[in-house]
Amino acid sequence: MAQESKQSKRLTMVEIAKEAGVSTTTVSKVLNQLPGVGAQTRARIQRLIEQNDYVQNHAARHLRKGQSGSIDLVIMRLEGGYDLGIMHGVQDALEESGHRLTVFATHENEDTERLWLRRLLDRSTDGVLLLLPYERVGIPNALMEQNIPFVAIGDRNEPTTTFPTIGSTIWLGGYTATEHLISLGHRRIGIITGPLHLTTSRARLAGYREALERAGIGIDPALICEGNYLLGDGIKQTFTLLNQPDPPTAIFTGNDAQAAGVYQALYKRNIRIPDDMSVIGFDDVMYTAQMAPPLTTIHQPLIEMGRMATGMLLRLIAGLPLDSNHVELSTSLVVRESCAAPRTHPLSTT
Amino acid sequence: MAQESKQSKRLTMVEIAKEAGVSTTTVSKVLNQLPGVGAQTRARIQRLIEQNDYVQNHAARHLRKGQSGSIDLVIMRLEGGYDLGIMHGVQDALEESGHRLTVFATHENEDTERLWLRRLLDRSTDGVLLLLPYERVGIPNALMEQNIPFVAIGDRNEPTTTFPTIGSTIWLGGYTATEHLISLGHRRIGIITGPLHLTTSRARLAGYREALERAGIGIDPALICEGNYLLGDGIKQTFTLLNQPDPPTAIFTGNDAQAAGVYQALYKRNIRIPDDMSVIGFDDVMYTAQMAPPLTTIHQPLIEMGRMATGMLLRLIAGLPLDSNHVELSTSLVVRESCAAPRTHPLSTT
DNA sequence: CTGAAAGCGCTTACAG
DNA sequence: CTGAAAGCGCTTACAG
Repeated sequence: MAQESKQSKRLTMVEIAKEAGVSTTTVSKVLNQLPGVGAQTRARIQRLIEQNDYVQNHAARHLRKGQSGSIDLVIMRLEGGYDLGIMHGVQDALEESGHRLTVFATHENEDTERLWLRRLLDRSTDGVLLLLPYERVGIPNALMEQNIPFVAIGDRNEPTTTFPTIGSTIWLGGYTATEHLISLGHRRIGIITGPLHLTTSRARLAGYREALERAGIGIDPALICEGNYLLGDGIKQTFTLLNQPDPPTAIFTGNDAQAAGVYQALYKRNIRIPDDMSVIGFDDVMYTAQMAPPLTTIHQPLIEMGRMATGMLLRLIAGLPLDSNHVELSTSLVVRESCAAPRTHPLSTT
Repeated sequence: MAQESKQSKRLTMVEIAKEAGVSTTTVSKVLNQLPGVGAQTRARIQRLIEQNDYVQNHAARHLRKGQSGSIDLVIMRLEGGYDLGIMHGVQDALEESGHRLTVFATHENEDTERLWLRRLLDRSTDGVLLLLPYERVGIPNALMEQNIPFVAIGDRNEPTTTFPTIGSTIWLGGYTATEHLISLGHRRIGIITGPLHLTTSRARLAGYREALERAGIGIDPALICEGNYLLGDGIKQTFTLLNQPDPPTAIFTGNDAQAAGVYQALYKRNIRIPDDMSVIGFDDVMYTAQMAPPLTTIHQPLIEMGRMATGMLLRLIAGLPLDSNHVELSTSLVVRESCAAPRTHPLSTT
């Protein structure tokens, strides 16, 4: 009973105003830290606000100001890899700005995407962060048409400057990974790429080629296998590589999932990492440090990318210009325990 | 130029009404599928709506109806394990209801939590899903006081019936895991638990004990190690177990992260899984299938839990009663490749 | 079947 | 420094 009455009742601004003996105009001013209120009045109102735990009604503000204070993050699905790092960064950046984050997963379903697109028109979002690798149902075009600020995260297949994008130095990553292996003494380096119709997959391969060429190592087409960024491809192509007359002493994979596949294939054959085979991945997704042994990989600055993308979006929402329509953050090598000098004894395949 | 004019202009409801030569009342009725509109009128308005891609302004509806159409998911941090599965389920359930999902990460920071709590008062969320293992800054109490519908996901330390919660059959999971190992022929089974001051950690241990007792196997305190649900604990306690005069032939861990630690420790000592040591985890987090070899583990129905929690919350928001204030979904065994019959030869520790 | 009007809770010129 | 009043874009009794 006494309990019941303790339940704080939501007050409105008019009630606060009445209580304080002023107009809502004045209350509004102190809430929004606007000038034009006497110090005493301000203090009195301030106290009342705190006492009652008063917070402005969001819908009313939103309606009046035309800003919802929240942004959308659109992804294909939650996978715990790339997406997770980005979300981290976005959350970080948003914490300061006070915006809310609405997460929407399309599941690669065109109907779902269209639904989301339609809902976007209700003005409940101030801007959107696109984490979709492909151009799906013309989302960027639709957003531009509707004048909704957005920035696309992750490297796109088609390099574009029509809208703001943020990526990382993929080519350099491919180069760095290969270079690392070469510096360890490897000469026969296998690569399991992503789908080669994607620009970003080709960029890794190009970096690989460049490193080999610079080191004066010939490129053996037999060492280049194509995958689809899936664990299963890592397994399958490892066996392809292993079954060759002169197998590689190291394998570089287009992403970490494929590296996990390599691990599984090697484990089956009882080939030790890094003693008998070096493995290097790409992305530096959360679980890479959990692998046995921990994976050496190319780090994509996912958190920073998410943070920067958010920063860009916030500028766009505020009507400010961008320094550049496309920015690339630097990839880097993360040395853990999956690479070593090549074995000196021949591979004894079980 | 012609391009420019193609940019569709946002219309308001009054404009649609004017265009159709009717009142906003009528337009509103067709938009909300309410009766009381002539078939012809309805059709005409319908067409206009579609032609103009008209969508009701969210803020205005929200203000008027007192419902924001979005719910909050509060988590400590995005980790790609437990949280991810839950989010999947929540997204699923929300897709049907049309609610939006706002994700908020507290980072275990009390200030951030209080900030969120305060923001909750602006009525921009219809309800909240709590994915916090501990009672932090009295969040449940605050929510109850504010009359904000919520349901807590995941097993709590203190069993509670004061507010809606959803969990899974932890004890049964501990029992099932141990039973599986026993059925494979293991007699000396090590366990690396979570912090034993947590009810849920003790539940796993109790299940382990029950299975052993039922099988008539004595309980050896030396085989029970306490961890903190971290990978590092898995590594450390594996060595503890391994260094004993009579080491176990199988290890059961309180969660999958600790299992990953076990993998790393065993890999260092060159002990093969499952040939020389069986390992079984708990949770069935996304990456367990990626481990080498894929981890046999106890599955927590994370997706279903997220889905059901959302369903419960939606009922609460709608003012409907719950069938039960606490529900537990069933854990189950997922057999992959990390368990086998115990080795017959002695362990040759490298 | 249809519409005029009030009102949700704020913010913002504008006037004093 | 302070306030009266309009208005953001809808929905909902209520009347016709």
